[in-house]
Amino acid sequence: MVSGSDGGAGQAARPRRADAQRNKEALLDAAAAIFVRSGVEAPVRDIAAAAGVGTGTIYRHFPTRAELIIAVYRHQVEACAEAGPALTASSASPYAALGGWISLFVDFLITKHGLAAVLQSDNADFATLHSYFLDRLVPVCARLLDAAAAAGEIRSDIPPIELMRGVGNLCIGASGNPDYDARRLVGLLVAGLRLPQ
Amino acid sequence: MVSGSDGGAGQAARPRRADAQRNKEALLDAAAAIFVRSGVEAPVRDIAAAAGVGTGTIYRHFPTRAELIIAVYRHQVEACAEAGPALTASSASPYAALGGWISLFVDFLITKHGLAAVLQSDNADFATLHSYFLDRLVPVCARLLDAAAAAGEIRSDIPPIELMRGVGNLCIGASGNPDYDARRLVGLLVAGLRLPQ
DNA sequence: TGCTAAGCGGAACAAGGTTCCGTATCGTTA
DNA sequence: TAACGATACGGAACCTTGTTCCGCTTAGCA
Repeated sequence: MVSGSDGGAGQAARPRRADAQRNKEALLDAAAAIFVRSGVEAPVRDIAAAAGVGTGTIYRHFPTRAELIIAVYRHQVEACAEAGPALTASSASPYAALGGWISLFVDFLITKHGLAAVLQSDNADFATLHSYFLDRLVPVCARLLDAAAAAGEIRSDIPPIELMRGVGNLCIGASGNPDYDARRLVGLLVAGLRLPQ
Repeated sequence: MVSGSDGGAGQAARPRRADAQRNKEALLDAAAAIFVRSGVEAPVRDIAAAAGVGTGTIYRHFPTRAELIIAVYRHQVEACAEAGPALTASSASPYAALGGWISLFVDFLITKHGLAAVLQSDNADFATLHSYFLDRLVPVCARLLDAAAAAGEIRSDIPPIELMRGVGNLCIGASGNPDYDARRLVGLLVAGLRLPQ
């Protein structure tokens, strides 16, 4: 659930004052709404204005833009991570589980306008965002990859982190672009993993 | 030297004054050097300083940062475009020609720190850069793709532009990153194109 | 040797992220 | 319930980066 907004592993402590807690939630709500409308690159000032707070308030709750983005998508990243083992259990084969999970990840990325781009940016400001995604999801991917490799369905020489970054990269610029179907390209990539029977 | 420096298709006219021409060349040389050292995202001011000119001078010769980048890489993009037909003639099969050409393109991109990222950015400022690359290279790619599809070696449902963008995306963040081998991933993608014999 | 269009430099502007600090407010305590 | 100190707030100010503007300089021609 993560409902209480935090309490998770490396998350900042809940504010002591009720108004601060309210502002934090207003900020998360406003940011989520604006990210949908304008993408994750929306200016901090716009988010602050939508939440009815000053820019300083954003920075007290979220030390950088990247942390705000992480907080907004934390639930969904968690859900994606948790779907890994579930898919292993419910799929016909390890390869099918891998494909299903990657498809989930792709759906997540391409519905978040601009997220994929910011994720791969080598801009130091987004290092936190980058590592959060990777730390949480790479191990899940690694398990799926290992299982499929162990079953002899795919090559075993692709590092999980490389596959994740590749998939992430393929999702860049996919939102609402009629002549770029990221799903299809990721499909190609995953097909390329297969070993000949 | 950047020799003739222009005279190409849609290029701006050569300046009337000798000093202007010298500045333009100094700018191209300085930009090339800085792009190697700091990547294509280097600030305009740094490039101007390195060339020993004011920022205004950059903008007279290159209306935007993107046009400067285009000018710096024009030769290499041309060379890449021209390699397409050559590979078709010299390769064992259409599929081999396609693979060889894409490999050339990937080498070009990953040796240009940050170019791939800026290429795919949906930032309107780089639309010119984006379209220059696409206009010049997509037709070349299309021919290679068509030939391989006609020979029955690969699927025929992937639009050339999509493949190009996919390959470009996979090259993002590849420069000097030890745990991301873009060449390998592009190899996977191209392998995914194959039809079973 | 002048004249003038072409070209130059860099200050100024816009936009975006982040920091700072005086002020307002919460929540506790007397 | 009134006062007080810690907590939080707002938004002006700062920094960086792309781009524009404009008064001054100079190449090239007559």
